[in-house]
Amino acid sequence: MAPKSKSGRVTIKTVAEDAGVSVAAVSKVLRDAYGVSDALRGRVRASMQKLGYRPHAAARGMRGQTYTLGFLIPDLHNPFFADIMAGMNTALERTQYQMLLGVSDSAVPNEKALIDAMIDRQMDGIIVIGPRMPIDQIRDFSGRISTVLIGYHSKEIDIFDTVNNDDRRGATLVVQHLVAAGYRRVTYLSQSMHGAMKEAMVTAEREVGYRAAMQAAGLARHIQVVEALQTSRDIQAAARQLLQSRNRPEAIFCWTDFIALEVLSVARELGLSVPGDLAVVGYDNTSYCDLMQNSLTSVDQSGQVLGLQAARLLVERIGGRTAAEHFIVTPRLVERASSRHRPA
Amino acid sequence: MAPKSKSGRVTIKTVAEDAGVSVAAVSKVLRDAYGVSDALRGRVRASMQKLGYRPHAAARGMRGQTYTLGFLIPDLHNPFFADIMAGMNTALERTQYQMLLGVSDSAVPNEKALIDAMIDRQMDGIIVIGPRMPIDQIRDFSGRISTVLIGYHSKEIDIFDTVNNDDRRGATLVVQHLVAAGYRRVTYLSQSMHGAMKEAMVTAEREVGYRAAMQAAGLARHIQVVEALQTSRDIQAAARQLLQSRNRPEAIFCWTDFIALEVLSVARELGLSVPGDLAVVGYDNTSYCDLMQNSLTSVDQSGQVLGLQAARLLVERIGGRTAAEHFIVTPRLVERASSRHRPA
DNA sequence: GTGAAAGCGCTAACAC
DNA sequence: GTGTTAGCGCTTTCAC
Repeated sequence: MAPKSKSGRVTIKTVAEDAGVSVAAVSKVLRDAYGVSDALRGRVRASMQKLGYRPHAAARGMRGQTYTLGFLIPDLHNPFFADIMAGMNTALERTQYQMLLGVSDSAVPNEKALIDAMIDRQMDGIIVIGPRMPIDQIRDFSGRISTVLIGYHSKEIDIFDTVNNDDRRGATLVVQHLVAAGYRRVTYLSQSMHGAMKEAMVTAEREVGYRAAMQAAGLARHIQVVEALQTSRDIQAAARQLLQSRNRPEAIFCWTDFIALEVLSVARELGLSVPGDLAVVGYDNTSYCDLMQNSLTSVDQSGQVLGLQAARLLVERIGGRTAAEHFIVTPRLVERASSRHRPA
Repeated sequence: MAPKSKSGRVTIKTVAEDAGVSVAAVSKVLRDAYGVSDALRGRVRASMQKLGYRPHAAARGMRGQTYTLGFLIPDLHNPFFADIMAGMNTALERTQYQMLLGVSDSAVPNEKALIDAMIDRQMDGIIVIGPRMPIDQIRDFSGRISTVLIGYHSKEIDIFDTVNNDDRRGATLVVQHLVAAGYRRVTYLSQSMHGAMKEAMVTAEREVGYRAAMQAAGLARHIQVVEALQTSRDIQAAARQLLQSRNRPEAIFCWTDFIALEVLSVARELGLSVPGDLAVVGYDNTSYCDLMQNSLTSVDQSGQVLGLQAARLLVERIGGRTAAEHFIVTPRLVERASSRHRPA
């Protein structure tokens, strides 16, 4: 066996010596680059195997790619992100890319810090779910790193790709379903943004769809939008206030499933029956909707498809595509007990 | 303003020129290293600010630290990891470290690949939750990167730290509580390991505690351990089989909360009342336990504390500590409706 | 207290 | 098809 370099680390130099070739040859094999004979490739591969060679990502990052992709999510609570990630993994399965996650806790400063961290680490590209930072900051970083955004509606800027479901359509489906089931006073429970950008976000799009559908159903006078922070405390407080108000809503449409679960909890706490006294609908159709104790009607936006497409677009963009692409999934309503037809 | 290097990137060289000092001086300021005058430090800091300098992580990784920590979790479904992460963030708040996550999907090959990826990227240290790989592989990687394990009981090997709750004690609390509430046939629903290492894992420890407590309560003849894969399908199938069996358990102790939620669902589907016909207890006391529709009794192991301690230990270890430390939290039972006293 | 210079492991342009 | 070599941005001796 060839001697390791003095540091003890197996580098491409060690491999080159062992295989009796140049470092350039090894580098080419490593990158599946053009211009190496099968014989040489074979010898190099064998040496790598034998020596247990592992490419040093930092060194690669100094000149070329790091084969690392960043995935930035708002939190670790929402199981919807697991669906998205499953889709991304499918797309990346047979590639060299590794996916590393950042969790921003829905805070703009953390979002910024993590994106900077990913850029500093020379990641090849990033996928960001529902960014909250202002558009000019998004423009700034997507000029510096290949970017795909999920859950962000903005086609004006052509330096990043987007992957979305049709959130307006999803909200419309919800309202139409509730109206058909006999509900009139439908309230939309959204997320309070706390000084962050609201435009382009899924919650805003859903609100647009909700308002339009209520209008179209002749229920404009019942339009009501309530916002709450994401913590259990805040959501429950908002729900409690709504459900104890004089003109209590007949149905609550929650911007995402786990908010709806909190509403179900408060309804039960107040002795309200669902859907007898109150219908509840969520969004994302996460696995919790199916549990009998929830039986939550929800909008399915195919998280796996979103993730798969996002990863595909990112790899394409890293590969050199510069024209922006915008992928849209058509949402689908999944009816469950929480919004069954209203008893007369 | 000093000219940027030809590439356009602001490097320590740019900063050095702007501040009229050497690159070595800048590097020292960057690392808060010993041997720089306040005046020089001030000038360098000002230039960094002015030029918007950001250290290039890959380049740092070639020689020194990357200021990146890895956090490996089994999945994105279990909200318990969010608690742990919150604790870690608290510990890392005022440091330069950035935390990046890997998700192994509970599969040993993914676990291996992600740990390798983290090592290749010269991360300064990693925290791994409930590793499933064989102990010799754990020993191998923890020799190459500072390591803290959460949810892994092994003190024999002294090259990594561990952070745990007392899982045997937690399981004992559950059994004692159920027995006191009038339940006798208590079944433990664990996780099937699919050829992976079971020893040292929390599920195994809880099983030990469960068996011992049942024995101590004189209920050895009712000891029953059932294992299921982590998918909703498999869990529900296992639960259905259990609850339809001739000698149906009076109580099911689930190794983690979200398994318990599935059991609650199946119980309801089969028309069993909880806790009338069946008591259910979980573990981790995640936020879902509190929802009225679940009202799930669970064991609280203070995820935030676990995360905080893990991060603290990791930073210490990176700082040079070599003696292993093992931190243990005492678990606490949180009683809710799912296990109230058994009706006579 | 400060700076010059030698690498760290790899990629890519270029020469052969 | 293969090898030589000049960096990439930073850290770290070692002079001064």
